[in-house]
Amino acid sequence: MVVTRFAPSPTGYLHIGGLRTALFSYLWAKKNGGKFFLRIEDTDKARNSVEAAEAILRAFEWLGLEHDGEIIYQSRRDDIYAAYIKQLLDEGKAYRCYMSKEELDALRETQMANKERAKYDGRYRDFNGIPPEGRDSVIRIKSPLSGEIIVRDGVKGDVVFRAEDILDDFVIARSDGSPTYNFVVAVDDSLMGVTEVIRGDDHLSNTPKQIVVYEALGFALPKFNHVPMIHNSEGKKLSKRDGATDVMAYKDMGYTPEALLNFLVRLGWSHGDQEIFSMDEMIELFNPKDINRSASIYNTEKLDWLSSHYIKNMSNDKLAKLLEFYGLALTSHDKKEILLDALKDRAKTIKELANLIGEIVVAPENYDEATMTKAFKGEAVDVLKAFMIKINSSNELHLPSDYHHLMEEVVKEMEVGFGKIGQPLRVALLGKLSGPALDSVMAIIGKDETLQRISKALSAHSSI
RNA sequence: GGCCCCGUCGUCUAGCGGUAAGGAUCCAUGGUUUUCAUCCAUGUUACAGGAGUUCGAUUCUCCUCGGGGUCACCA
Repeated sequence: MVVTRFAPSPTGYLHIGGLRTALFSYLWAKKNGGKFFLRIEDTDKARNSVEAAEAILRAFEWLGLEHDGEIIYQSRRDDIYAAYIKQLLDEGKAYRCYMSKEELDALRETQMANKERAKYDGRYRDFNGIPPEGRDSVIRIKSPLSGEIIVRDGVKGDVVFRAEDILDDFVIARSDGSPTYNFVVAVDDSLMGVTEVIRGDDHLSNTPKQIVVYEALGFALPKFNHVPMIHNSEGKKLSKRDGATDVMAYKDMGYTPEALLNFLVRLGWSHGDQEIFSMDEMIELFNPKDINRSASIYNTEKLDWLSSHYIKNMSNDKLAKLLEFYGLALTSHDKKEILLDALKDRAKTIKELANLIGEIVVAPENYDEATMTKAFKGEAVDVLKAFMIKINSSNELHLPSDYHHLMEEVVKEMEVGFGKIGQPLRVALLGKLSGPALDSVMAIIGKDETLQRISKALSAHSSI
């Protein structure tokens, strides 16, 4: 069975990069009928917060990415880690190191001065004397001093590291006894039965250390897939300072989960020329072997396009539901269909859609003089007056087509082009020179409101 | 700096020794539309550079250059 996981540290909100690796992990598990687990890496008591953990969970909920099983919190697993550390100690695969912070710093300084790589010199590796008085100790793991560590990566291929270049006996337990990252990751991934690790390639150089832990503990290695970073426009790793990287900010901006997920799945992954993927298709088609090797630059142009695509093709019922987030109660509104049909092609986001609705429903406060002058040329006033008479004498006005017929009649009778009524009418109804189809607008606001707006515009025009 | 990864249109990408280097987005132009948007059509723009290997390289190898990541008692 394929088991994947997403393992964020709760130091802040869920951001775009994290979400993408989570999505990849989720898709791969689902595709294989496997499990997708969530693990909260909260071993750093100083930097973690429960609020951050909750925010991450809320984001998953919004996006509809469901994890399997119970969420694992590393902070509650101290006993487990302690047992494995003891095991390594007992087996002689790890040891206590009594080096002080100052000694370590001094060592590093001399190494740097000699242009050597800063690394622990192993001075306590085979120590079995009497520990220095009153000195705290950390626990270090015995790493191979020579040879190669090969990371067999599904994305990058085999990556070879020389032990002497990158390894030393790194700390697996701090002086307060708490275990460190590279240790707990290996232990947890193994205990959780994770078969495929999908994570950012900023972890690639950590992987040899984790492999050391796996091997010391006799655990089988999972398959690694290191996904390239998402860069900002400066070409640097996307960070929380880059603005708008909080996943939930996209909800506030009016993007839908399907648009965001579709956008992210195509960042660093592709399936031929296909751009639009439903969740089912993503699950069907995703495979880590198709992940790109190179980093991509984060740019939301395509997100906007996807977002408008999804809005255009969404049912009015669903749109009405999403609009509730912006305080609009349309679900059982009698003009819902006309309204949304008229506007769904025009909005990039749900928020924009909400604004567009507002622009129709709320009558223009006042009329801009320049706009009015531009629209009210020639016989505009007469045409509008004739149109008002038409409306007044019509009783069954409900659909856009009802109003459309009226407009046609007027231009025919007055012997003018359609533009002669369109421009002034649009300004009268909406207060501006562009906007949705007028017949729809009138059907939405109704006969009385239509007449009111036209006469208001007419009197505003006469006082210019 | 050591180690590692990466390098196709501005951006997201297809390509897996022989292609007029394809798609999408963006931008521009034209058409449709009473307007704007949508939609449709058309167009501009790319293999970082240099050596090899080969009959033939965007594709394979090496070097250079460029970019990124990582080097903790953070995760």
